[in-house]
Amino acid sequence: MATGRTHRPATRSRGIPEATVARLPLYLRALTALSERSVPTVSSEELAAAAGVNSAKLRKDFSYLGSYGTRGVGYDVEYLVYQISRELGLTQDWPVVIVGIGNLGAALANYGGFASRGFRVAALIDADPAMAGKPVAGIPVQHTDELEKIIKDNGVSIGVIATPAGAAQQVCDRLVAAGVTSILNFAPTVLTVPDGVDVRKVDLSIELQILAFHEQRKAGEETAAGDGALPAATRDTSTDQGPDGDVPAVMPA
Amino acid sequence: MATGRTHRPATRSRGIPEATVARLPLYLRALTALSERSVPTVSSEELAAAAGVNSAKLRKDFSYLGSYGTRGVGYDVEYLVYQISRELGLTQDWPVVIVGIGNLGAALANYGGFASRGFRVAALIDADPAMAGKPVAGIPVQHTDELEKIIKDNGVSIGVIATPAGAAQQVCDRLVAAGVTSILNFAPTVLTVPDGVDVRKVDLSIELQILAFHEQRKAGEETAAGDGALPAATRDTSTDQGPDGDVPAVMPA
DNA sequence: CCATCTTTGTGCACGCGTTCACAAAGACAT
DNA sequence: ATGTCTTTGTGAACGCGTGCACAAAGATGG
Repeated sequence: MATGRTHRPATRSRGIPEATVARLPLYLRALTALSERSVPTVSSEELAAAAGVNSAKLRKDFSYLGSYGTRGVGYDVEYLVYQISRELGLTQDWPVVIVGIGNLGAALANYGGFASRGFRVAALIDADPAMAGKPVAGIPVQHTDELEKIIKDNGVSIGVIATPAGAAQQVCDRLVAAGVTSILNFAPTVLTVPDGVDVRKVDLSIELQILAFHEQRKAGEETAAGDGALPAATRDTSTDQGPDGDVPAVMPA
Repeated sequence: MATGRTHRPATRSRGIPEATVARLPLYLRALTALSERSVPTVSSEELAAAAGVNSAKLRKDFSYLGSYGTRGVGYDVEYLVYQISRELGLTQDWPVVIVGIGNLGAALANYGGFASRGFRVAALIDADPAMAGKPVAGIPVQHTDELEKIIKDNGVSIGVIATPAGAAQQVCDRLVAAGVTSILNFAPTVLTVPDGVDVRKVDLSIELQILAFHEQRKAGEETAAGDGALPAATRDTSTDQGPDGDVPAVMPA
């Protein structure tokens, strides 16, 4: 996972595989684009290309939803859009709160993709009293003290954490205690939550490090012939020149 | 990734499994925290807990790097920090460009996690001439026209795309043509790149939709007492009481 | 009504990742 | 030195996800 993964091992549900669920939004996006161009039907081959996946995989994914295609023709675009939306729960309205209105939180609040599908920013919450009342993306920021009340009054079940790492767990605990059962975490920390609560994390730094790994591998391949030779005999440990004094823990904000 | 995936199937390299690579940054973060507290050694059990994974998984992950532990004792924190950093390529400096300095781009530019490990923001690039010269996070924004020159002059191999979806592919093409071989994409689009270029995507909207799916499933479970009973016989599909208005236009067959 | 052609839906095999469980390795005390 | 105790490193089994390849379904044309 670009994305990280914090799932319970496996749900007993006779439902859709997790890997498939993760791709449905991709299909939905491609289908929506087709719908806007008034394309009536699409083949698995075409749609797969648009979504950047394998056509066999796409067909198998759709087979978990039911037999919604017509052999010799393809899939009805409008119908599929509806079916996938329904499966993902996007036919209902999901009020969402964003906690931590720093640079990132503001960017999220302004993000158009939120409102476009089922998601509605119910409130923006920040711990800084100076922020209170200040409008961001047209929504006034509220103080953390109001958190529990906001969650309950609006029936919020999805929370987005964009606070510094140090505050994340505490915010998380309060969100969960107030009734939130799904959390999208942007803070670079491992969140601990009770069973029944889903956490997904988005971690900039991790994604970059993964890219760096591959980048290094590419560079190593073309230049050096053999570097895999020297293991780690010399324990030159702490003497490394790494970015020593780097205090992590601080997020945008 | 959060996680998107656009990898080539498998690298022939005798190297580390992709799943393991994705966890190394997690271990590194936990280890860095321990290092700052001057903890000398740590057991697989403790470290696994801190990183939010299974201890067996962690040991297997480390076994791909070599035998860096001491039985009966655990792992030397400083030593592991160095080994993982080296494996991830973080002992060298990675110049990075961010393209698209809107809300999100600015948030990324201000993100502390960038500089803290090996990554250095070499330039901020935006298509809006009005932005040119304006400093963001202490770095003056440069115009898109300069893109190729910036990439080459700084030897940039990692690019971050934070533009609107419509511009992403075009920017991507230019980055790749100029020599970038790793891309972190925040735009909600599928990017097409030549072989040898790595793309990771971070997609807000997708993460939320996945959460919504699970959220819906939870809600469905608690209301309908016995759902485990009825398999899929009565696929209450289109006939359900969903948001009435948007009934699919066409029912296939 | 029959033949042909397109495209879906899926059985099957394969490979990767996860987890269990345990032998081997080393620390430490006696 | 010997025994005990802790913790690693890994062999093996299992389950999930992926991709191939093809039969079945339906459209289309004669």
